[in-house]
Amino acid sequence: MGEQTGPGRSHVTLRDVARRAGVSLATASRVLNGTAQVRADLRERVLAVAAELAYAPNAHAQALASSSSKAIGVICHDVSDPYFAAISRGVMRTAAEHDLLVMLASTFRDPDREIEYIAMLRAQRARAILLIGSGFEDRAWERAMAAELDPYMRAGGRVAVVSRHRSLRVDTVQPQNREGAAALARALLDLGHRDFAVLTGPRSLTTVADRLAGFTGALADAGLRPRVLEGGFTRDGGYAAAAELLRLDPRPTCVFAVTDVMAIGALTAFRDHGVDVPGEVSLAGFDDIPIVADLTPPLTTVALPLDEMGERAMRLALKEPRASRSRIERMAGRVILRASTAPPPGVPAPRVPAPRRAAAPDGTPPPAGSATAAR
Amino acid sequence: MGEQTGPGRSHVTLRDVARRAGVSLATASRVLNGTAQVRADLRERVLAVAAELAYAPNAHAQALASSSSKAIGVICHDVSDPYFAAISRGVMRTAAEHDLLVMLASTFRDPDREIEYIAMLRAQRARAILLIGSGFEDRAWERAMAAELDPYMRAGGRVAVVSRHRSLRVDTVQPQNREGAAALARALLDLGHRDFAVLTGPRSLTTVADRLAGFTGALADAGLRPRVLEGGFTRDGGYAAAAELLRLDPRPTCVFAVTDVMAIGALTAFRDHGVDVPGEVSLAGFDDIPIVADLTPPLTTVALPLDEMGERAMRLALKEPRASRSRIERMAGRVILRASTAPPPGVPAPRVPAPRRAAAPDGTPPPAGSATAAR
DNA sequence: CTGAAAGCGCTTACAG
DNA sequence: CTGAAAGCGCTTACAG
Repeated sequence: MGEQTGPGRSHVTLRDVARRAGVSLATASRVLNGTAQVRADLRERVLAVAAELAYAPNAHAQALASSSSKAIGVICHDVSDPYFAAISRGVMRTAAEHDLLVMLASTFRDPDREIEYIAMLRAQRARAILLIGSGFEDRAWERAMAAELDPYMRAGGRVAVVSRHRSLRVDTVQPQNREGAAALARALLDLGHRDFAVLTGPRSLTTVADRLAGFTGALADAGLRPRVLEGGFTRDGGYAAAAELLRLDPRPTCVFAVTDVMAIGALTAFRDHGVDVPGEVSLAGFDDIPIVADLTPPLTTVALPLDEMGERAMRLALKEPRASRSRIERMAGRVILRASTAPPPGVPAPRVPAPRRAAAPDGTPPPAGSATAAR
Repeated sequence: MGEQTGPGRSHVTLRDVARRAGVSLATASRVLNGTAQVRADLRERVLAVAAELAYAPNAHAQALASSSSKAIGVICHDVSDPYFAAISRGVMRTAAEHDLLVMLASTFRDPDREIEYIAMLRAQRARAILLIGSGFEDRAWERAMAAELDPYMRAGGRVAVVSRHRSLRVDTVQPQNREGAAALARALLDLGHRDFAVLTGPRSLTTVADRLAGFTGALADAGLRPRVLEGGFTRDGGYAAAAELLRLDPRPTCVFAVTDVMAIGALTAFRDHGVDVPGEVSLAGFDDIPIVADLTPPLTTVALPLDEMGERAMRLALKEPRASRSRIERMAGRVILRASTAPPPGVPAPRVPAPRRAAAPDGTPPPAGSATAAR
């Protein structure tokens, strides 16, 4: 502004405001930031001029001068994945409460891009970086991650992760995947199933590995072993794996897809192939993303408090770091039996089972009267 | 760094790198940015030192010195809304192609928060701001928006909107809501329906108003008038409106929910009340968010190229602005008939209708052999 | 090709 | 309470 510059490009600066208000830069700054007491008349004048000129402070200059930033970074695999979308809701809300701006990036599961984004966020001096979603079991990648994250943290940057590889020594919100999957397996055993299949994603994803291990572990306790079909970690992956499963002989009576998103694909595959759920095959997922209650049949799943997980991760990242070691918040899953699971063909509905251990993996009792089983 | 500072907080600066490499600041800068030719040995040295020190440039300093930024801002109502999620996918992909960082904010439909975010993005000197989702018909709000947006654009900031109020004179990606809804109405009339209801959100949202107008307009051409039920612009709003609708006597044979998200709620309401879709009532939505093909029954809807809309908005914002006036890209909707709609009870399935105008509103022919009707 | 220096737009001790 | 000045960490003409 100042000298009425040419076409666009020009910004009103603090200096413009100060000059026009007849005060020093320092005073103008103090008024606009409420940093210190300023005589009322000067205050008014500065405020009026700032409004008149539609002054917008330059956040870069502020960040540089004060070495602080209002931005936090969030890295996920895909914004449009409903699992992430639900978590991000909690993140966004909490960020807003703290007057923070969120920089959000989708990696589309490209490890290089992930590292690139971290570098960008580091350059932006983001106050915190949140990594959401399962990491890889990959040495080279771990090293590269550490090479970005370590200097960032050393310089005061905060990092928190949701459902991530444990190799990262950072504050973590960790769903109890093993326990949740095991509880689900037991609930399905209680329904009378004995022949299981699991639809998994790549086992190099820790989430996949943990859920698979929990499920098969609980089955092993009953002397059973599921057939395992691996597919892409997406809706289409679930569809494809389910279609393949239909060629098995004999068909399993119960299918566990390691995520709801995969289960959605599986459900549609079954429908497209005329397979009745749960009449011919029972189907269960994991996560309880909002949409699954609207499917027909509604999906049995292990509910995770997704919104809250996002909120907690954000809060962890905003809290003072613990000097010595990283914090970890474990989030229990809760088995929710819906209409997509039923006793296997030919088996009568179970009598109301004697309550054995009516508690979630973390010991929390299930809400009374809800359609949930938690053991 | 430099003098081995205390615990954290310290960043490696360009000066550290230059010093250690025995070159000037300018040379170090040139090497790291590839701005100019630098003697090979110096180049190597700078690069090696930068890597060794894990140097990360300060993006704020860069932005300040070069007055440019790699960040763009995106404002939506709710990241976790699948409609927005689908659009944002295109945005994120395109941003990544251009090596841009996306700052994403959810307003949760709070006008004040929207304006606040724009101010923040303006302060960040975001290269562009994208507004995604229907705006309000509200004078005061329009003025406040303009007060932020105008100075931003005058200073060279770019703005593009998706499906927004026309009062904003900015580049726009605009779905043809009217035409799409009208085409849908005609397709449903062709099925034999004569008694319609519309489930709408608040009519102050332009998207709602346009779709409602298009639908009722086409019905009026057939001498019909739908009953209109207003609810929240959400899944739960759709559920509630549908539940209310069930009390109507006689019940309509066909229901149009102005968005898929509302239609999802309606579908579940019908299921919960034991109403067969499409046996007793046909149901259609608008948008074709990915999940609706996985519902049972799959939802008839008007498909919008959501991903592409996000991409186009991003591209518009990145292109040189047109001197005189704003650009507008109209996106045609395509009617997709799925199993959630059928002839009304008692009416036989229509003979294969003579093709009348087998074209989408924009004149594009529907893909051959697809299960779509487009007129 | 390389370097010294000015400048980007703020904040914040430091004096008054 | 107010102002002059240094400094945040870069980029980029301008000389050499």
